[in-house]
Order: sequence, then C-alpha cells, then structure tokens
Amino acid sequence: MYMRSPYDGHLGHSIKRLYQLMGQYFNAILRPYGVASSQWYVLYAISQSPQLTQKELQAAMQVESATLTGMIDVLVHNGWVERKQSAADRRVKELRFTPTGRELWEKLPDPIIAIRTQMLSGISAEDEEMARKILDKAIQNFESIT
Amino acid sequence: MYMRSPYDGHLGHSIKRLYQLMGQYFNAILRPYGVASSQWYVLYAISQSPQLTQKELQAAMQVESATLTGMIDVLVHNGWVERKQSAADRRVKELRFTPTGRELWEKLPDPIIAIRTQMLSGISAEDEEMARKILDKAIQNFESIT
DNA sequence: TGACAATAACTAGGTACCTAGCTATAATAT
DNA sequence: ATATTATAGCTAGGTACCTAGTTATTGTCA
Repeated sequence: MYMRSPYDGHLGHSIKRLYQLMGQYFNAILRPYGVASSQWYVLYAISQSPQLTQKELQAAMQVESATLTGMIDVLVHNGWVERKQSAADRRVKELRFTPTGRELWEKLPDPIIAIRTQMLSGISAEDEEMARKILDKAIQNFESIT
Repeated sequence: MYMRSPYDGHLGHSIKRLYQLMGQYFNAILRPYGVASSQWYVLYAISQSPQLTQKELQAAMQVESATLTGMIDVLVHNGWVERKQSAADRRVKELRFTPTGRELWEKLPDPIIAIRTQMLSGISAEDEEMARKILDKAIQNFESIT
C-alpha cells in the first residue's frame, strides 16, 4: 500500500521533510513557554539590536513585510514587544522589548543549539559543510532568477 | 545594517531558505492553472492510484489527517475531486477525479521536473546524492525520537 | 515648489502546515 | 455478546508563510 511521492529520492523531498521536522522540534522546545518558532526569531533579533525596525527584521528573516505585520501583532498583543513610530522617519516602526518581554526572553532556552545537537548527531562538521555548500548553490540558482 | 540570523552558516538556515524558495517556484509554475503546490501532490496521488484513501495519502505526504481534510475540501469545492465513503469500511473515504478534475490534471505541467532543472543546475548527480544522504541522516535523527 | 517616484508598513485573502480533542465505525478480547 | 481499544476522518484554533494592492510618508528633480 506504500505509495511513492513524486519527490521520493530527490533532494527536494529531503529538504521538505527536514524543514517540517525542524519546525516541529523547534516548536516543541518552545511550547512550554508559549512562544512559537518565528516569534523566537523576532525576540532574538530585538535582543541583538535595540530600536530594530521592521525593515531590518524583514531583511534578516527574508520574509515579506505582510508576514511580519501579523507576527509582530501577536507579540504586541502578548505584551512582549512594543511597536513605536520612529521620530526620524514617521513611516518606520521601531521594535523594543517591554519589561515582560525582556524577562521572558531571558528565560528562554536556545532552540538553535538544541536542534543542531539533535539533527547533526552522527554527522561530521565536514559533512555539514559539504551539504550546506550544495544547498547554497541551489539557493543561488533560485535567487539568480530575479 | 545587515543583521545575521542566528541560523546563519548553519545547515538549518539553508534548509529553511531552500524550502521557502522551492515552494515559491513550485507555486509560480502552477499559478496560471489555479492549482497550489500541495493540491498538485494530491492530484498526482489520485492519478497514480484510483480509489485512493485519505489514510494512504496521509502516509504518502507525511502530514496529519487534519491537514488533508482542509486541502481536500478545497479540491472538492473546486469540482476537481470526489470524496466517497468506502463500501467496505464506512470510516474510510475514497478520492477520485471528477471529469473536470481529470481534464485539469492532464493539462498540468510537471513542476517537479521544472524545479529540479532550476535548482540543480551546476550541481552534479553525485553532489545531489551526497547532500541527500546527509539530509536523510538528519531526518532519521529526528524520526528516531518517536 | 509641486508633481512623481520610492519606501515602510498595512489590509485582505489564500495555502500549508500543526496540536488537541471529537465522532463514528470496526476490530479484539474477554 | 459486550466492553474496550484502535482507526479514519473531522472540528477548532493557531503559526508561518505568500501575493496583490493600499496608505502614509519621504525623497527627487524639473
């Protein structure tokens, strides 16, 4: 009864599956804190850069502005992040922790370390590097279309 | 102004980015036909296996049953697919093309071929195989948790 | 300076996934 | 024969993305 997926045995199939599993693992780690994976990214970015603008965040996360709007809405609604109009350019919104948000951030585990430990076990640094180079070539093949 | 993502330089970062780009390319190919990427998978699976059940589809696509329910709802609503209770086991639903659905399917391009051509240009079959093996090891590392 | 282009963020609507918990049916095990 | 367990699919609600088009502001240049 097993049916082959059309991607089976192709690189794209493995990419898709691994992406899916990474996301699930990432979320499982953060679930006890009520934080979702992309929310973690945003909090991380804010922790790295005070007065972060949505434009900067968009460049860092490589998503569309519309995607960020909704994500940040949730963080604001949860009382973790403050969205403030920039004084210098009134189109721009700056993002900052609220006190609650900073407190939360300081309690959170680093899911990146956990995920790497889990997924790279039995894979050498050389193998990781090799795979990464091949994937980055594929990424370039797409990005060069624009 | 460039900010490093915490994933930068790690395999997970490349996986995520490539997954994103693959999906966008896949959808761009099918957009003229009004078909989305996962809808294409379902149509493909039906074309391969008459009287396909949702359970079988779930195994092939490796998603939760709840995910399929909604996807198939759309296909049924578009008039491409028929969902019929199985005579043998009344819990089971079987999926089939409607005449319109079959007609559509026969007109669709194969996005898998297109996507492979685009993303694998300049990557040898050996490199693809190597990368795939490493990723599949990572996939196993996650799947073995269960 | 006043029209026009560029930019930052937003709304609307859609896809593709998830978890948690439900219903209906079938299989099994006393 | 009945009680339990397992299975197939569903609902509800949430995250993480997208495209297309809008609004408000800023920058440019004729």
